[in-house]
Amino acid sequence: MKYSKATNYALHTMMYLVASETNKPVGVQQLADKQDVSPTYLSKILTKLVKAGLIESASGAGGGYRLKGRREDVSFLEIIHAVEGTASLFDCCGNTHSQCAIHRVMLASEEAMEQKLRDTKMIELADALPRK
Amino acid sequence: MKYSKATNYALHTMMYLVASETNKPVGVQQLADKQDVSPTYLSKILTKLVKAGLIESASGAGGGYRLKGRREDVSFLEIIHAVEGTASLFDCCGNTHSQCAIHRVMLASEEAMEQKLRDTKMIELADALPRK
DNA sequence: GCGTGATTACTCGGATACAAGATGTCCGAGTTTGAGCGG
DNA sequence: CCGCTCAAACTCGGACATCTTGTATCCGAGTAATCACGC
Repeated sequence: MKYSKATNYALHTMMYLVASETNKPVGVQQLADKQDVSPTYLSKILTKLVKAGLIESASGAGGGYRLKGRREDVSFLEIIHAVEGTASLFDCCGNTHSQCAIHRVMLASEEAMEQKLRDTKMIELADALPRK
Repeated sequence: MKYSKATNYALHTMMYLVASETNKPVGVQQLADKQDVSPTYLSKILTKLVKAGLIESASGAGGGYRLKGRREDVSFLEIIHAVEGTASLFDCCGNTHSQCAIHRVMLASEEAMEQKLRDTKMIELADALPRK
C-alpha cells in the first residue's frame, strides 16, 4: 500500500499552478522538466485532473494547463482523489454497509487521514513560496 | 493505493485469536476455513506476524498459531505494519528528511491515520463478540 | 504394561506461476498561433 | 496592407510495452503427537 508516483507528480504540478501569478496556460513540457518526468506521461496524469474539474487544458500553440477553479479552494484531498480514485482503502467481508467491526475501524482511521487532507489547502503552502 | 487482501486476512485472524478463550494453538486449516482462503497462503501471511512477534507457531501434530503477547495489547497498527511494512506511504523528492512542504503534509495526514490505528486495540472489538 | 518405531497431522520455507496495476513510450489526430506569401 | 494558406507548437486519446507487486499454489523438509507392535 503506497501512493503512486502519479500522485506525487499531480501534487507538485498543482502546487506550481497554484503558486503561479498569472493564469496563463503552462505547457506540459515545462511542467515535466521541473519534475524529471516524460511530458507524455505527465499529460496522462493531468488528464485525470481535468476530468475532475481541477484544471483545464488549452490546446494548440501556446496552450497547456491552467487552474480552473479558485486558487484558494484547491485541497490536497481533491487532487489525491482525482488520481487515486475515491474508493475506500480497505475491502472487507463483502462490505455492503458491512457490520464488520474491523471494517468500521479501518474506515474511521481512513477518514481521519482524509479530514487532514481535506483541511489542508494548496495555497497555504504556496504562499510560503516565492511567487512566479 | 489500497490495503492488500493479506492485511484483511491478518486482521481477521488476529481478531479470532484475541477473541479465543484458550491459548491453545489453532491450526491454519481452521483459520483459513473461516475466511475462504487457501491454508498455504494464509500461512505465508501469518509468518509475517510471527516475525513481528505478535503470534508464535507450534509445529507438529496439534500445532498451529497462538498469541504471543498479552491479549490486551494488540493494536490494529501493529498488525498492519507487520503485513504492509512500516515505510511511509508517500515517496517524495528524494525525501531525505525532506524540506518539501508537500511531503510534510502527507506525512502529517498519514500520522493522523496511524494514531487512530495505534489507539484501537483488537480486544475492544473482541469483547463485543461471543467468546469462543 | 512399556518402550520403540512407524504413521499421521501439522508448520516452514523456497520456488514457481499468474494476474493486475503502475509506469512509461509512441503515434496519429485535432487545434491554435503565427509567419510568410501573393494580391 | 490585407487576407489566405501553411507550417509549427501544442494537447488529446488510444494502443502498446515493461516492470513490479499482490495473490496463490506446490512440494520437500522438519517436528510433534499418537498409534501399533513386539518384548
